[in-house]
Amino acid sequence: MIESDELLSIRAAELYYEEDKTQDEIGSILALTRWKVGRLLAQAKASGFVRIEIVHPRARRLPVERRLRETCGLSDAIVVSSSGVDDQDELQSRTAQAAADYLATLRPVPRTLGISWGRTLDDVSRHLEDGWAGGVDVVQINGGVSLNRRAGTAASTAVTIAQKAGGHATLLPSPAILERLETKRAIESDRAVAAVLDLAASADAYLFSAGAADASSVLVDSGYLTPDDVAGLVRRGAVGDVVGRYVDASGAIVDEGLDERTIGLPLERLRAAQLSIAVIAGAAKHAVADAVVSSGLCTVLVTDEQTATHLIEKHTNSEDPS
Amino acid sequence: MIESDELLSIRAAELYYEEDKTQDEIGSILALTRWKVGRLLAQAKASGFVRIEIVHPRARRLPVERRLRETCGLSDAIVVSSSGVDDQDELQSRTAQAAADYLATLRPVPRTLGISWGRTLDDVSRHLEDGWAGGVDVVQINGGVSLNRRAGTAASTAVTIAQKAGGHATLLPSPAILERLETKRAIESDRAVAAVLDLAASADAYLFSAGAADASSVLVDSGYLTPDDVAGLVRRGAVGDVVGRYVDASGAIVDEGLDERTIGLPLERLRAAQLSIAVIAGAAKHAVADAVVSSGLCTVLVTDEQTATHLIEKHTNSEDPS
DNA sequence: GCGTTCTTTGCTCATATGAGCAGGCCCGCG
DNA sequence: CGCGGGCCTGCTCATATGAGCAAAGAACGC
Repeated sequence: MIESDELLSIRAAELYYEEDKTQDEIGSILALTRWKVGRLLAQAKASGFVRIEIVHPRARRLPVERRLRETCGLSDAIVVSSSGVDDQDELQSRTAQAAADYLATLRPVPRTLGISWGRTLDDVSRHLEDGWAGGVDVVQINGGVSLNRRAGTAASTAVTIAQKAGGHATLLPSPAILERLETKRAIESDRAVAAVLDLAASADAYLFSAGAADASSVLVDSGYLTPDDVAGLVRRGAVGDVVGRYVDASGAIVDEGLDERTIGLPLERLRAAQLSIAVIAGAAKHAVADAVVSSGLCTVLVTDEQTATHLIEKHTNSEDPS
Repeated sequence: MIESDELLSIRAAELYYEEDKTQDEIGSILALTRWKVGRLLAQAKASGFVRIEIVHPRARRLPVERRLRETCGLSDAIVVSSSGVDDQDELQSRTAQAAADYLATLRPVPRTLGISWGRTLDDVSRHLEDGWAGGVDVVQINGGVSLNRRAGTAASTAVTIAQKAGGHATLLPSPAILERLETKRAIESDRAVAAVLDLAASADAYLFSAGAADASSVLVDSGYLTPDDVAGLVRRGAVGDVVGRYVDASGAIVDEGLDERTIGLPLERLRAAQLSIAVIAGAAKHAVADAVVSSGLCTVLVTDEQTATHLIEKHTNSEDPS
């Protein structure tokens, strides 16, 4: 573009967007035909001189969603705007809200929804509106928190989601991780537990989050693991946990021994699911988000703008190393 | 606005502005009539959810200019965008550029232009394009720098502006401030000097900047004043200097004795001018800018967005103390 | 200097959009 | 229970805008 044209296009854009003039009026002000003005305006937009941003806590970033779907091969992506949000809690809350919105508008409505638990999922459950669906049954897909927390964060998440959808919740009556493999096998073969696991495996859709691999993990908080355990896992490449199982950057299980003592849906089932929705937000979870997406653990990702951008960059660079 | 409508207007805005959908298409996506979509879009704009910004070094802020004109009673105002610019030099340069643009498009073209000198004015002179006008004579309106600087910053500013306009420059062959009143009177009555001062007083238009009242002043730099002198002036209320004369917040001369030893156009002449253009940018000059504008020293102000906002706030608060 | 090719310009026409209005709905009030 | 009054909806119509095209102009090679 010629320098003088660039300047003109800026003047035109000012008059058009800030002063609400018509292209015709701008034409007479700048001594141009209105078609020229139209073209200058188109140039200004194309060159990125005109920035249009939607500022709202519930705003999404549709173009980013599209790129995320394309670069990461997701069947759907929801990206919440995080412009001007520096607070990670706020980010988490917005993302949870978006996940709730997504669930509510999901068609066809799943009959059975398998869910994990954690801070994010709880947040989602609280953001759902009463009557968000008509009769969705909810089943837990991994062992619950019960050791030292106020009993039932996990349970209440599941129950809330089910209640608000007019369905009922099936809880997984088991710890998340057992200390001994034999105990795990025993519990797993218990009829009540096995029935829930079967139900979980047959769910139409899954909704889960992921935790960062650090001492802030809910598994540490709940007493299943010590900070040292987590540090050890990190040394072996862990980037975070998905439904209680620690994975590395490629989405592979980090510690087979630990994994075998973990009760819940195997990651393979998640990878084979028609519809599995991951809700992951925050700078601390960029690495897990990448692992989840790259290894096909989810078909739908709900996340924040920065995480999305991070994923897109990573995936475009690795696929097209120019 | 109803909550659900607010959310819908956000969704509509996303589809309209980010996805370039037509209102009709959005209607079928959101199950609304296209008129409803139009109204939602209008609401979104009115509520400020849609932020449109023009991002370019030479972008101006027309709505701010209008408010500045109105609240400060200026006949014209030029406000350059300073979004994302933290560097004061960059700000200064952009403002100077805008001043140069303004001069170049000024109609009617002044036959004689009175100018001051300083970093800002020099910047303006360098941004002017060759042939920006056909035959404008330039005359200095205050005494020049000559003591310790590379001779002729002031002179070169005037000469450059004149040359580029195909006119010629008249320099004021005198120091800015004299040490003794008698010397000042003697110089002033010298025929050569008096002639220049007369020419300056009869100029059609003036272009000047202002300096902040601190040790960085060009008057200090040139050796006319010591940092201590300036500190003393500040104690007596000085906010900055205009064509070499220190003024307080109300635009009044701070030190009559000093003022009488200062050679150049009296501020009254500036106040009475048909057209006097002040070019003032940067956070350090907010106070002087306010003094210049409030006391009617300029009819046109060229400045940056932050300074403009500062002035508008000040003037709306003082006029309408709600 | 001349023809060729590519770009830019000003246009026509189809489409998208906003203003303004009539009818219907909901609310409160008598 | 019936009756205004205000608000929202969906419309018509005028206007603003963008696509596509032919002609003018500029740049280039020969």
